[in-house]
Amino acid sequence: MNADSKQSRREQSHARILEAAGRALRRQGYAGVGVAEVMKEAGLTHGGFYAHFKSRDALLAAAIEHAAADSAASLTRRIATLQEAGASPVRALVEAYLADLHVSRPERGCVVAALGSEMPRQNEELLEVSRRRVAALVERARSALSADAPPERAFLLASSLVGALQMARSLGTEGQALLPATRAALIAQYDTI
Amino acid sequence: MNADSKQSRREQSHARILEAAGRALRRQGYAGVGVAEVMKEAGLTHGGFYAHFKSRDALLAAAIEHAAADSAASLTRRIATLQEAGASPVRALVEAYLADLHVSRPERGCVVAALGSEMPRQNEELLEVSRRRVAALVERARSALSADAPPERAFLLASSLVGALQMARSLGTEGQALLPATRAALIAQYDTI
DNA sequence: TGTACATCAGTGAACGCGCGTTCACTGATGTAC
DNA sequence: TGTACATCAGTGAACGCGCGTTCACTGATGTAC
Repeated sequence: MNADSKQSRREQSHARILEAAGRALRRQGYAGVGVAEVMKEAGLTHGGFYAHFKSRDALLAAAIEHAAADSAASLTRRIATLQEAGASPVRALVEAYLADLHVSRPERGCVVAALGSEMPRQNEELLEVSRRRVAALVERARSALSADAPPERAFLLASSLVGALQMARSLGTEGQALLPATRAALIAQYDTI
Repeated sequence: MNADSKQSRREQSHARILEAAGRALRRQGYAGVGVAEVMKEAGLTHGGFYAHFKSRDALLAAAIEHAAADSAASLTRRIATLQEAGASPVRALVEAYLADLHVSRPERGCVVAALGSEMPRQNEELLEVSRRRVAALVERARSALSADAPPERAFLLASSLVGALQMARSLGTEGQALLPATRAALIAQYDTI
């Protein structure tokens, strides 16, 4: 037993596999998560995979949860920083979510934006996980709006964020150029001064 | 030469292959377009595929264009009908795009919504085709807005439509339930009465 | 009009490759005495 | 403290399967005379 770390060797490997899968998932989509590739990036060989997960599908489900927790945490941090600097909840959410870095680095970003169009095609297990991630994003939008805002307003704000991020990524540099004005317009639409 | 049809047998086969690929693409994504499966659905065997397309990638590019033309045409028809019934351009666009049928039948619907999160990951050839489809959708949004609307407003309206459609599809029946209020809210946001 | 030949579209077997999965084995770590 | 053994995490070869691609061949359609 190694005293300097509370995680066993096995737990550390497990965590590295999940990390690698979470990044691959957001960068390359469901089909981009290959057992051999993920294990290699975790510094292991592919044979040992099944000591950690029952199947590739089980990895995918766990990777979505892991990636979502990762991106939610960094989004929360960024929003807190912006709010401390005086931004309104809506402004903080919009500027954090539609940040330039978020466009160019999907592997660290929102799972819903990275997988949105593929989600409805997955099997029931993955679909259930995906539904919860979409609901969590809508809930985050709701919490940025004023308390009396109707639910469809939160749904629409979340939709705008996801759609704008995807379209900006597809358009490339031309999409990036549209972002500042897009953020301003979104904030104007949803911020009740 | 068959006088009752202006299309040769070869051209008819080609059209059926494109049709099948366009549906598969929107229902199952890029990875869901398999040569054998598409040929089978076109009533042919897989070996003949390469007499029609240089490669699977070439089929994908052509299928995106074909599917986009198909969905654009039906959207245009639906919008015209709604406008003839008295709807404003924005209302017609929103109600046509976020129609219940569009949520439940992706294989006939918008390519950008069906492939949005997968687009940025494709090779340069497919990326170029995708960019044009995104730009066309933004242009359609722009044409529904008043002439002096700034470009980011069209981009945002398109983003909202794409994001809302994807999220409604992921959420299932719960997402469908949100649609009427979502349409109304979007129309209120973008219609300058 | 009829016959012989050329062209064209499609068939189906086969190949190579990548990928998920299995499994016998190895080397390291921890435990018993 | 040292030795013998058990357990644990990971290795790497192998298997089966699906898929994109190739290719020799077939049957139908069109053309030459």
